[in-house]
Formats: sequence, C-alpha cells, structure tokens
Amino acid sequence: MQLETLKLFCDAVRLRSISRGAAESGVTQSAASQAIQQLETELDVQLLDRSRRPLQPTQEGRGFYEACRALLAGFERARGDLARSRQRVEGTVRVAAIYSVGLHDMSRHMQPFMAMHPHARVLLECLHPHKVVEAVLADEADLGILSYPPTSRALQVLPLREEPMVLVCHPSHRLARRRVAEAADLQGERFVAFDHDLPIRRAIDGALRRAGVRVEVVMQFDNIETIKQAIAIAAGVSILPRPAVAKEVGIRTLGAVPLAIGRLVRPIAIIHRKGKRLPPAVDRFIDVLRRAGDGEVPGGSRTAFDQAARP
Amino acid sequence: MQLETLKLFCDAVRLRSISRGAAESGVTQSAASQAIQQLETELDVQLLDRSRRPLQPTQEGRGFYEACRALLAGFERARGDLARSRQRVEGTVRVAAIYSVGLHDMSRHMQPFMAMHPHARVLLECLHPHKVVEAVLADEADLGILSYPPTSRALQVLPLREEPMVLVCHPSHRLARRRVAEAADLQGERFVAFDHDLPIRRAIDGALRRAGVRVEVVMQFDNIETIKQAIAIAAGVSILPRPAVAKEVGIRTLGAVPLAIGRLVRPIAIIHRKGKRLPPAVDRFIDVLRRAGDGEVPGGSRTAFDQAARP
DNA sequence: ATCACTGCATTAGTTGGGCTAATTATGTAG
DNA sequence: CTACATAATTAGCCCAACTAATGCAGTGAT
Repeated sequence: MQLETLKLFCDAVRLRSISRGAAESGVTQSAASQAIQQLETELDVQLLDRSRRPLQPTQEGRGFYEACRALLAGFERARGDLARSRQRVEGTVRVAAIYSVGLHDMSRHMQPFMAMHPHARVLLECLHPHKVVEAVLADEADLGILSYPPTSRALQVLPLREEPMVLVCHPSHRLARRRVAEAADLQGERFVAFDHDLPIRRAIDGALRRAGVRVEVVMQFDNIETIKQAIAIAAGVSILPRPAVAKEVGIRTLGAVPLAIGRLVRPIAIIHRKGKRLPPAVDRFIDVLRRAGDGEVPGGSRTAFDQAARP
Repeated sequence: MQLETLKLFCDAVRLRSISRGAAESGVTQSAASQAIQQLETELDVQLLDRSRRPLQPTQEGRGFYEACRALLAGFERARGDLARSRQRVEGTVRVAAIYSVGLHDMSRHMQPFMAMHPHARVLLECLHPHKVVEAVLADEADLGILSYPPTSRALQVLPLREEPMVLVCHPSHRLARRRVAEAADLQGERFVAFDHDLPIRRAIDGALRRAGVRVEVVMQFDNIETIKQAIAIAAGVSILPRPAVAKEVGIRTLGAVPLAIGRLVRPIAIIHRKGKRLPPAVDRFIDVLRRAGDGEVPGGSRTAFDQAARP
C-alpha cells in the first residue's frame, strides 16, 4: 500500500479527474487509473463513480477520501517534524563533564565555539565522574569530559591534556614558600584526600606509596571544591591538579608547591561512543577543545614545570 | 513511500529487532534491513541506533515511531470504516417512488423482501415524479419507481406493469352503474384533471382528443389523492389508474367504470442508473418487484378488462 | 583476550509490480 | 449524430524489492 496511490486517489477526487490528478503527481493518466483501480481491488470497494462526469467519489469514496487526506497530512507533518528535529539535534552538542573541568574549563571554550558556529547549541551538564560515563553510553550526551578515562569497548577515548598535580596547602603552611616539595616533606602530614572510589585517589595513593611516604588522611571528599575549602581552613594539605587551584593561588588564599614525587598528573580526556560517526557540530567542538585545550587559563603564566608536564 | 515500510520500522522499534520485525511481516531480515535503510535515506535521517544492542531508536526515530504508529492506526481505522460502510451500503436498497405507487404498492413488497433477506434494509422515499428521476440520477436512490418513465441516456428503464385506467366518479353519478363507459358518455362532463406538466395528463388528453371527446376541466391537481377527494365531493369525474381507486371502490366511496376509449393505461416502470452494476440486494429487490408486481391488491378480484389490458 | 553466538549489513541475482505509450471505450455537449 | 474529453485497457519495458548467501560487528561467556 503506497502513500503515492492514496495521493493519486485524493487528487482525483479533489480535481474531479484522474487525468488532472495524474498530472499533479507527474505520472500518466494510465498509471493513475491503474493505481486507483488496484486500490479499489485491494480494499474491495468502489471508490469512484466513473459512470458520471465529472468524476465523483461514491458514498464510500467520500469517507475514504477524508481519511486519506488526514493520513497524508499526518505523514507530511511527521516528515516536517523529523526535518526540524534533525536540524535541532544535529546542531546540538551535548557535553557531560565532571565538575572540576566543566565549570572552569568548558565555559572558556564554549564562547569561541558559539562564535564560530552561531547555529550550534551547546548543552553542558556537570556530573559525577561515573555519571558522565553513563550519560555517554546511554547516548544522553554526545561527549564526556573527565579525568582518568575508563577503558571500555563501547567508548572511544581522546586524550586531551595532563594536568600537573601540586601540593596545595594553606598560605601560612610551613611548605607554602618552598620552591619544590620532596617526598619526605609530606611524611606524617595531615592530608585532605579524595574519596576511595575515585581514580584520582588511587593515583595519588600509589605515588605516595612508591615514594615511601605515609600521610595522615584527616578528611575525604568526592570533589575538588570541598577539598579546597578544607585546606583553606587549615585542616590539612592535599595534592590537586594545578589548574584547579590557579585562581586561589593567584589571590593568595591557597599555596601551591610543585611536587618532586614521580610524574603525578591528572589525565583529562574526551570520551564518546565508539563506532558512531559523530554529527559535524560535535566534531568541530572536539577540534576546538583539542586545539585550544591545554588546560591553562588564557594569560596565565606558565611555569617551567607545566611545560615539562605536558606530553 | 509504502505503508509496509513504515510498519517494518514500527515493528523493529517495538520488538527492538529488525529480524523479529521482519518475521512479523513475513519477509526476510534482509528485506526489512534494506527497506528501513531506504526509509532513512529517503527521510535523510538516522532512525535506528544499530551500534548498540538490543536495537534502539535514535532521538528522531522515537518521534517518528509515534507518528508512524498513529498513521498506521489511522489507515487501519479507515479500512475498517470502509468495510463497515460497504456492508451497510451494500445491504441497503434506496427506493424513490411516486406517491401513488409508493404508498399502496411498495409496502406490500417490502415485507416479503425483508423476510427473504433479513440483512437487507429498504429505504423508501415518496417524491414527486421529477424528483424521483433526480434522486436516481444523483445516486441518492438506487431505484426509482414511477409512471410514464422518461427516456434518458443515463437511465435504464425496466417496465413493471401497465395499470388500466378507469372512469372514476361519485357513486351517485349517472355513469356509476354502467358496465362500461363509451367516449360519448364523457362529452361535456365536468372533469378533475392532472396538472399539465404530468405525463399522465398528456396521455389522457390525447386519448380523449382521439376519441373526439371534449370535457370541461373544472379542477387540476398534481396527485391522485387530491383528485379522489375532489371526486368524492362530487366536483366532477376523472380518469385514474384502477389500482389507485381499488380501496375506495371496495368501500363504495367512489365508483369506477371501465373505459372503452382506446387502450388507456398507466405504465409503471423501475428506473436505475445505466451502466452501473447494481449491488446484489438491489438486484434481488428488483426481482421481487417484477415477479410479484402485477399491480393488483392480493385477493382483489380481476375483471375481464384487467386481463385484457395487461400486455 | 579469545571465542562463540546472535543479529545487522551487504552483495548478487531474480521476479513482479508499476510505469509508459498506444489504442479502445464511454460519457457529454453541441 | 458527431466531436471531444476522459477513462479503461493492452502490451511491453524496467526498476524496485525480494531472497539467499555471506560478511561483519556487538555481546557475553569462559
């Protein structure tokens, strides 16, 4: 059953002529005649009264005509909705990021991107790390941005940058004015840590263990902001990615000291679902991130340490 | 654009599988896969996300799925309406008859017909003669029953019977007790006639003229009932079809006398639109009319005149 | 990681449905 | 009755859609 056939029938009724209806659809009178006859056979009902001219629908044909018009209109509407939806979705970049990247970082990149692509729309959602992965897998986000990206068959990982980790302490702390902190300096320090279930915690714990240092964990939180607040009230020291404390260091509410403990970095990556070819808008957004995305605040001075830490 | 394709898509979404959807429609997985791909190409949109199993519709696919379901449901409803309408219409016999036939005559035939065909429905409408023709031509009635049927290219005429015409007068009239009325008996009689624009008037006028009789037309009406009333108040005599006055003659409110003027009959015929093959119910109704339809009230005595007048 | 399993895509080959062109039939108007 | 317009019919061609077979990818197991 073809929609074109229904359209031919509707046009024939509307124009009171099979020929004119056929012309409307760009087919011959013969094709239209055959199609409508076949329709009548299929439905086992006489739709047109051909014994009187101009052509008139039968009783049954009249009712079917109205139904067909509604059907065709419904299909055209659906097609239109689809086109509109496609445009809206294709121009949208849904990003799921962890808090510590999303808030500082993304806002900087979103504005230039929007300027380059005025038709595009960027939706940023800040989530806990595992929720970011979930959102990408469930196709609720086109991109995920997080640290310590998980390896998964369904995920494509694009390394974005590696943030150097620094010792963060209260400005009045005894280590605050050191040029560099050695492993031994941390021995027995009161430490504000990340929650156990976060990869960054495991990375820091491993580095400290390898350096033979034991710290006294006095608090643990699942996000950087809270850790910074704890340090600001002199509850202890911590090890945090440098970009995350750049602002506080700048206004001297926190102290940051480069660490001489292994190569302690926080890898940031973009993830997206594997196999799925990305919409153009998303591709371009990735370009913007990877090109400009070296993690430092524009105009911020770069230390020799930062340079070295980059891959 | 085929409805079957939309159904394949809907089934695939509903069952979360192209294979199962294909099986539902009795085609191979390959056919369904190709059809849905073609649909996506045609609409230029990705409807299904095949990179994750079980199969899931995309954002756009979800919306289109809902629209398609509505479309398919709408079509099935239209098809159902059509079937029901067809049955209702096919079992219906719409009859348009002139008053003088419809009331006396049809009611007798309708009951036997209804008994023979319990599913059928008979709609009887009594109209003025020219309205009967109009109703048949406009396909508002399947059959028309009238006297002096018009010849028309668009109409098929089926002669039904010829009703003998008799002189009708008040029971106290001087001619009421005659066995037969000659032409001369009518000379100068006060006459209640049919309207000029009725064929029956022309038939009677012609017969009288050929017999060399002149009557004095004192009244004229467009229907038999009114003429009978006029005669009943002794306003004059008239010439009417015998079956139309059978009842009044039986109860002695009118007198009827056979006429020896030419072969004066009122031909009754069934008309229907030419070319159009009639629904079975209508065909059978015609059979009933033509077989039983000799125009006499059942049990009514038949005169030698009646016998002779029949073709 | 590897393997087996399931399900979709792809390809090649065949067939029927739908189209055109030409002709015939039919309804309508002058 | 004739002329005209329009629909049905016929013959023939061609593409679209199907099947069968195979390749490929996602998924969950050991």
